Amino acid sequence: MISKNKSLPVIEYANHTSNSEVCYPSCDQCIAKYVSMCSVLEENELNDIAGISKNIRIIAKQQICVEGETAEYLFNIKSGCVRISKMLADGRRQIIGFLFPGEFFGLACSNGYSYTAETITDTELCRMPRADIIKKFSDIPKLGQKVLNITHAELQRTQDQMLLLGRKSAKEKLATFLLNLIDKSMRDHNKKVYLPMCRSDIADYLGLTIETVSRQFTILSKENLISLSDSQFVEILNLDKLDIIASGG
Amino acid sequence: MISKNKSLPVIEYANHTSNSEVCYPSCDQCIAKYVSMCSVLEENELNDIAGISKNIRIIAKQQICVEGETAEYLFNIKSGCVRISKMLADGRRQIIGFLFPGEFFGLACSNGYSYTAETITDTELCRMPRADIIKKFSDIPKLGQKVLNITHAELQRTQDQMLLLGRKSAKEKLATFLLNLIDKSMRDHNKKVYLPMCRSDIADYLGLTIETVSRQFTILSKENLISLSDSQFVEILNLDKLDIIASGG
DNA sequence: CGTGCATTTGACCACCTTCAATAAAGGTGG
DNA sequence: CCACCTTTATTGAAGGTGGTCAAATGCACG
Repeated sequence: MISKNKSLPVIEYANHTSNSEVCYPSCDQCIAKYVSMCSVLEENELNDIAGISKNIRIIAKQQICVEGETAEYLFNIKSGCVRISKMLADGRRQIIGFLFPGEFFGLACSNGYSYTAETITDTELCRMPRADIIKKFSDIPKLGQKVLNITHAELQRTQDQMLLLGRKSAKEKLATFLLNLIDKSMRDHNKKVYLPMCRSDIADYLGLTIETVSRQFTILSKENLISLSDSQFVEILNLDKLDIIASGG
Repeated sequence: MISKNKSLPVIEYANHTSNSEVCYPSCDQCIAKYVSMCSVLEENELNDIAGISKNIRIIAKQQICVEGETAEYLFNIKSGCVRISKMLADGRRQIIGFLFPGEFFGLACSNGYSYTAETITDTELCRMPRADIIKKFSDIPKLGQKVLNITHAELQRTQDQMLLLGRKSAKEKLATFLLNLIDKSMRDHNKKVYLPMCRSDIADYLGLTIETVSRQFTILSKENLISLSDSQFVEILNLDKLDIIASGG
């Protein structure tokens, strides 16, 4: 699975709690400069933040931060895929979201992280001290406003997910999930989607079991709405019909 | 049901689209001054916003704004209870949240409202022009920051609700719901909670049917965890056990 | 080629839904 | 104030969607 992710060059990875971190060298080629909170910053402001940030590389399936832990850092994703989740005492898990390059996480409003974040693929992060960034919201008002916009957009996506979890059938859930992924990766221009996450991640995201997810994949395939060349690669064959299913038509 | 809501004096109500609106007379006794976005404002800033706001009274079970409609206004709740919801094409509904005095809604990030808002009880609102308030985020940075804090807290509550909708059983859902209401109304100091919303509202909030909600109320009663003197009044008899159930223990 | 993990498929079951009937509460008019 | 009607809530019985348990298949890697 990891070897299929071509977006990362061959580099040495390090757990971000180890001391092999390097100071953020340059934001020039960082995607966050264009789409994330950093996009509102002037050159000098960007350098300022880069000076207090660190570049982190983490291999797949590692924890980045844990629900309840003191929230010291804010993370911008430069490459890879991250899942954030919450758990019940007995181990039942709900995945809150999958995050891709340009997105950030860790902006807790209490002292502790409200969710656990883990890498799905090998991931490159920009790690910023949370308290310092929050201070910057005052110094650079447009940064705070940008974060408000991002947070509010995130809130609306989460509310859409509430509708999905509370009221959609298994089939509708999976169709919605696939269409949302298409939206995110439409830059690839074709209708083939790579799923970096495994079936149990999809299940815990949609409030289902892996068996039900698998069965629904099979059903959508048999109806010629999608094609599964590999369990990680989905080709959308009939976007319109999938859309109708996803919206409960 | 309406007559039981003693928080409102006997006044004439008007739909907010009619012309019987009155300019916001004074913020002196408004709860929003203490707990909402308005709490960060100086006297003159508050007056400034009051000058462009209107005081609205709406009777129970009326629409305030509709999903998709152009988002012209932002609303602060002064008294009463409001539900916000989203619908699928075939009528399936998910209630996103119940809002109480001091809370606000309507801060859409696109042009249209992302949800429908309706009064549950008779409600008094402070209606502010959305575009003007958003402009004020720049003029008064601490206002923008306060709204960011509120929005982020709201995001975390919504994520908790995702865990509930995706992974909790009917019994756990209802226990969680009751405990959350207790938290909100603990100012009443006893463990008797008034439920302004009907069973179908609770069902659509928890991703259940009214029958299942009703059955779970009965079960919790028979286990002596709660007492239902009236379908709208719940007394918590065993908070600890309810807590264990709610958290999936 | 064997081991280990992820995914798929099958059989059975349970929780919640659906459908239906009854009970209780609220509102209106006499 | 009570009869009547409507709305809401409760309870019961039957059914279905998705869950649980189990086995088989597929794939990567040594």
